[in-house]
Amino acid sequence: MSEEKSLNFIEELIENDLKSGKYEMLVTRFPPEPNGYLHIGHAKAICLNFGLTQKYGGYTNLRFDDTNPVTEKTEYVNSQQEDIQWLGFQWKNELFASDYFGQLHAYAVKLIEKNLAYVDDSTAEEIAAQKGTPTEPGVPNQYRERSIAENLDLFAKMKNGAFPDGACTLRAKIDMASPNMLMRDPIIYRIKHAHHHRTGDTWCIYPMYDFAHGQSDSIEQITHSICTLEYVAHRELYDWFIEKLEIFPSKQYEFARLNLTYTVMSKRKLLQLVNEKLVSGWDDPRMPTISGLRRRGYTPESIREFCERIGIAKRENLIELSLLEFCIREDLNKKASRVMAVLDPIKLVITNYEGDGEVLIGENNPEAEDKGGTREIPFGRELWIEREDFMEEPAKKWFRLAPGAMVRLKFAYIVKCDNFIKDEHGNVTEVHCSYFPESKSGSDTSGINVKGTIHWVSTAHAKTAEVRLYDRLFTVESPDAEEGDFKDYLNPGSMQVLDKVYIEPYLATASLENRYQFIRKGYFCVDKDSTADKPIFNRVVSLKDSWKG
RNA sequence: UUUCCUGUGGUGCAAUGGUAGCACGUCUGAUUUUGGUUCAGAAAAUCUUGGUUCGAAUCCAUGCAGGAAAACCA
Repeated sequence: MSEEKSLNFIEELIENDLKSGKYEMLVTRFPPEPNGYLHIGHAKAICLNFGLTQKYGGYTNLRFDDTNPVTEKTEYVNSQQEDIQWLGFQWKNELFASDYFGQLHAYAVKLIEKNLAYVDDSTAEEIAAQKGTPTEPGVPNQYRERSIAENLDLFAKMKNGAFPDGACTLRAKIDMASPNMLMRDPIIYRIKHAHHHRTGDTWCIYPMYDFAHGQSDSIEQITHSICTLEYVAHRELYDWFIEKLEIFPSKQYEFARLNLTYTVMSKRKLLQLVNEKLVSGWDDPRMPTISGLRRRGYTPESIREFCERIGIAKRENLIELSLLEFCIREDLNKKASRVMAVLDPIKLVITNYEGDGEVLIGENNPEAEDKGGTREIPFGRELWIEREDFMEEPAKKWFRLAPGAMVRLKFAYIVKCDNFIKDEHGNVTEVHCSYFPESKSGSDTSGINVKGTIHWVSTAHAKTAEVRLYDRLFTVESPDAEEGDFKDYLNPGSMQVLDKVYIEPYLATASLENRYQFIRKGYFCVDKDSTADKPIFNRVVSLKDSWKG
């Protein structure tokens, strides 16, 4: 409790604001645009906004920033809600910027009446040309001096559908020479004869982000409007509208967005991967989307822990994927049952084994407090073992099977390799061993010590499954920073499908949401593509492997 | 060559004028019926140059580096 964890800069601001009595309660919001699926970068913002109000008291609204009807869909609204709740957060009010279209329109009229906005008939190209550049001031045009009455009339006509798309815009009258280009008379309303996912055809003019976001915050009395660094330059405008409109002074604060190695984070690029079928969909287990991570087998706890560990600051950052992997391993190590599956099988025959119907007992998770219970594992004379657990000519420090070498079969007996068989291609197909009856797991009186333990599945009892192994989506740490098209750097080996994997019978009961550790192979979960006769497992993440062969 | 933001181990985050710390990663070693887990340890950083100060990662100045800013996108 008293463990003083250092505060990030936003927490410091908040503590000061609360202490000084500036606000009595914290109100934040998470404001996605419903034009794509949420990703791990959004998770950072979600954890921040909801986490802050959980910590300091107050609440967080979910507000969809739906001011551009042409890109927004209800499908995205639904997926975004599901993802936020799956992460473990609940919003106080569910709101839409489109709820405020009437109010926003009134604000625009108010600005016109204060001679702080005007209707501009220029084309997009003309406006861009007049805007200047970062190093040269912009120049005003003739429309800037229209009368208030004329502007009111024109704006009403815009609203009433008298003009086609692009005919004119409403602009704030600020300063065409401002060093901040966003202050050079920004467009605040544009004409779009488009169907809106919520307001339908009620409107044909829609407010721009800058004329909707801050005012929406203000209407909701958001105290701390937290966004990413690309909005720093917008803050001046944000404050200007609130001041001129004389409304509740919400304040904007910016933090650095998350970048993760070996992936891309922009919605545009993720959409491209989906549209061009380079991945199976928004929830492809290789995607950094929340739905992708969920399908991959990540837990909400592990993602929240990750967001906690990466911290909040204002510098550009590139987080190593290994940290995300650490977080899910840490979580699953405590939760996942240890089971056996053989991914790349060869046969092991115990030549001196005469047993019949022997059943062994496996402890499900020695790392869990209650050990996770136990289960029965059928044993037999013939087993499937991993191809890579046998070496014809063992490397130095090799702990596993090799001619003459001994190894423990997990939960079972110690065996010694006596012989092996190869096919015509020189591939090992069978390993022949003898076992030591007195070496049975749990009641070993053999006195034999072995360094290696390997997993196995009885050939007579094995079920088959498909296993999908995933690797990083891109071959380079920062696809965005590379020359050329980011898609040139897709990892062709990012998914490997193993269609005949042998699993122990216990796993036949696995259901969606279940996560397992396949002993020595990694953590796996059941994929939604599974059918009654063919379970499909996704590899969430491999185990750490310190073997350097 | 304008304005704004940012510079701390490989990576991320701390230290708020007083011993540069934590985590991931890397490397040792111990333990281990998972080459997992756990445990012990190691290497590794304040962008430059000045200044203020008894004392600077922190304050000031300069330079340098990176990022952002010119969608009727958000």
